[in-house]
Amino acid sequence: MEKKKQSIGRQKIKMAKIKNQSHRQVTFSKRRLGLFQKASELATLCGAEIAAVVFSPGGKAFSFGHPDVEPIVDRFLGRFTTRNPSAFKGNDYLSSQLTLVLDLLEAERRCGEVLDQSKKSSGHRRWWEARVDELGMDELELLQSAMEALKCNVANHQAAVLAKNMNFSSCLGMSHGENLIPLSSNPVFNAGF
Amino acid sequence: MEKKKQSIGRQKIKMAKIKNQSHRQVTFSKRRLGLFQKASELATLCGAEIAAVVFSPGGKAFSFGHPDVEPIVDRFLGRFTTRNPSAFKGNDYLSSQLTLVLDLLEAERRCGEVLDQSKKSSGHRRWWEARVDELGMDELELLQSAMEALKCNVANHQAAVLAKNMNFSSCLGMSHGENLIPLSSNPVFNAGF
DNA sequence: TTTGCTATTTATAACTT
DNA sequence: TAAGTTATAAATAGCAA
Repeated sequence: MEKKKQSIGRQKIKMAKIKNQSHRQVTFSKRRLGLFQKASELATLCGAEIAAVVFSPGGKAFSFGHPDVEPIVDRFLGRFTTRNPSAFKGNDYLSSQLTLVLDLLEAERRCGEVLDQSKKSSGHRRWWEARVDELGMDELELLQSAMEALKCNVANHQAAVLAKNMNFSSCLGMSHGENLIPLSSNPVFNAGF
Repeated sequence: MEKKKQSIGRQKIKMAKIKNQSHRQVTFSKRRLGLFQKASELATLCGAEIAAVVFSPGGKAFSFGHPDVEPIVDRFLGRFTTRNPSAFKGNDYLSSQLTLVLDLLEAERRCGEVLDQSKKSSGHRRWWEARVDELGMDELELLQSAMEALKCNVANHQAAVLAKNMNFSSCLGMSHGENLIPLSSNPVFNAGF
């Protein structure tokens, strides 16, 4: 004796943008939660640090972070990191230049890990690829922020260099987050190049 | 007639850190890929913008971004945005900093592309990946030369920048202003220069 | 809109190569 | 040690309230 199905169950769907808006909204909510749950499990099971940021098509922001979004993305982007800021003593030119290059190389290293396929195929142009004369004041201020962060980074690296007499071990490894210090609490931020 | 099972199949596991290291490593790899796949599907199905950053317990970084990690997390963190665009017009210092950052980012981008090609297959360590304390005078001078070249580049760009009036529309795709965070909450800006 | 319910698809734990 | 297999666990599409 056959029981009538109460549901047709999950169906396979095409991997393309869902056209029906309400359907898309429901799927967005459910899958967003699912994504964050997966992220949480990965963090728990493997002891990983994970940050995830999602913007809905309408521009609403959602995030997951274990333990927190900001330090993870800062670390990934190479911003606001330092190893021994209080040891800063001077501004030896070569050291600062060296550390600046090290920053570039560090940034390079993290770029190599990016997986996204979509940028390969699209003609998308990143903001920093714009010509300077196309930038507006918003972007200039943006760049200024980046510059300040970079300056901080350089100063911090410089501190490490000087403190260890050109014998520091972890500028490129950056294997653990225990030395990361927020920019706002960094006493050497105002040091010049 | 019963067929002998070839596998016991997937088993339920306790949601806690996996103790066996090799098992944990396998799980990390598989679930990391699964997470990025979920993120990719969410982006495709719903037109969402998603950034995910994962650090393994060993400190290795992985990321997924659609379309790119950096603009998404910057937008989320409220960095690089402002409602007061008039403050720095014609500022020579700002212009020079701007061009320096552009150069840094350009160099970073170029390096990232190079890294992509070769890092998978070889365990070869490039000279700039060496620890600083392993570098000899030759390498240090090389770094110095690279810096000098960079400086020269910056100076050239600067001339072009100063000759222009900054006038443009947003290059950042910041079309959803409701998520922007006021500049005053940005530690970078509060640090001054 | 969010929540709950199946039936089905998808992810993946344990194993194998 | 990474990649493939299989059976079971988990996620979720389509409905319904």
